[in-house]
Amino acid sequence: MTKLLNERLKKGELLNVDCPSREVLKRLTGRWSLLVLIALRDETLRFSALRRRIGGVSERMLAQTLRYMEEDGFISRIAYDVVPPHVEYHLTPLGCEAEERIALLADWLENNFSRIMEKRQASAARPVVNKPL
Amino acid sequence: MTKLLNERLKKGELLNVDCPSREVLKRLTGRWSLLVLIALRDETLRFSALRRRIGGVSERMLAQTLRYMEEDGFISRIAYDVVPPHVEYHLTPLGCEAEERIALLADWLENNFSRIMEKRQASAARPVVNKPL
DNA sequence: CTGGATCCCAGATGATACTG
DNA sequence: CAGTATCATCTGGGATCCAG
Repeated sequence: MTKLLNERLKKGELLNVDCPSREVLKRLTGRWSLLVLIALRDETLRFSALRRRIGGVSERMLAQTLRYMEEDGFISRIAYDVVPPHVEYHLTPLGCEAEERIALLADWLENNFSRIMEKRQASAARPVVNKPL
Repeated sequence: MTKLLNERLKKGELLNVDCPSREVLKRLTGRWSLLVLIALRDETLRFSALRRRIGGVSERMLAQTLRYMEEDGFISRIAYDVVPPHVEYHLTPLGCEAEERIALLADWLENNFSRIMEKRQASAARPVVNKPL
């Protein structure tokens, strides 16, 4: 009963303008955050390795993304005090849980990519829906 | 065997710079696309109803998002030829499948929101990690 | 009512150079 | 190596006006 009620309430929260979850969602589904989660799936990586792994990300963006994700508790950062610097990143339990959900979406997307592209090309074929009397 | 191999291959695709799925993912996880999917979960809505449902979205963004999502085959648009105009939107089977994955992520997020916020505030408390000799 | 067209700004992102 | 700082750019997104 209470659970059902909660689900009803929760369902609408994200649709609410001032739902605080929106901001977190934004960080979670940001262009690079998604890829960081996937890249770190059961793996610990250093900054540069992570950067090589995630094609196209700049140093700046990766650093910023990692900072945000650490702030939110999705990843853990370990800096060894040596020279040259050695820093490792890995998913926290929270990050793992998030990654599972992200992975479901990502896997589905890659498996159904062709369906989407077919649809899109079909749409492109008939750019305007002119209704000639 | 082949399946395992495929999973290996697929796992890396999104991490590849020129993976075409990235663009679709971008549309799928865009600020408003997510909310449109959730709002249309087992429901058919008109433009203005949808707009009221999704707090904070502008006409422009909603229209644009809906166009993209129809292009990709996630939603279906039915325009009745009457005046004033009457247009309805609902999820396609493809859209439903996507929505399921999105919903999993969204529900998890709302359920674990407090965990994240605690972490974030803890991080804010110690802005810089100065290591005093 | 359902958008399209335009203008404009803030924030996201990239490129490059620099530092401990 | 692992970033930060700076500057330039590009894009998302809001506001507004207009039309079928």
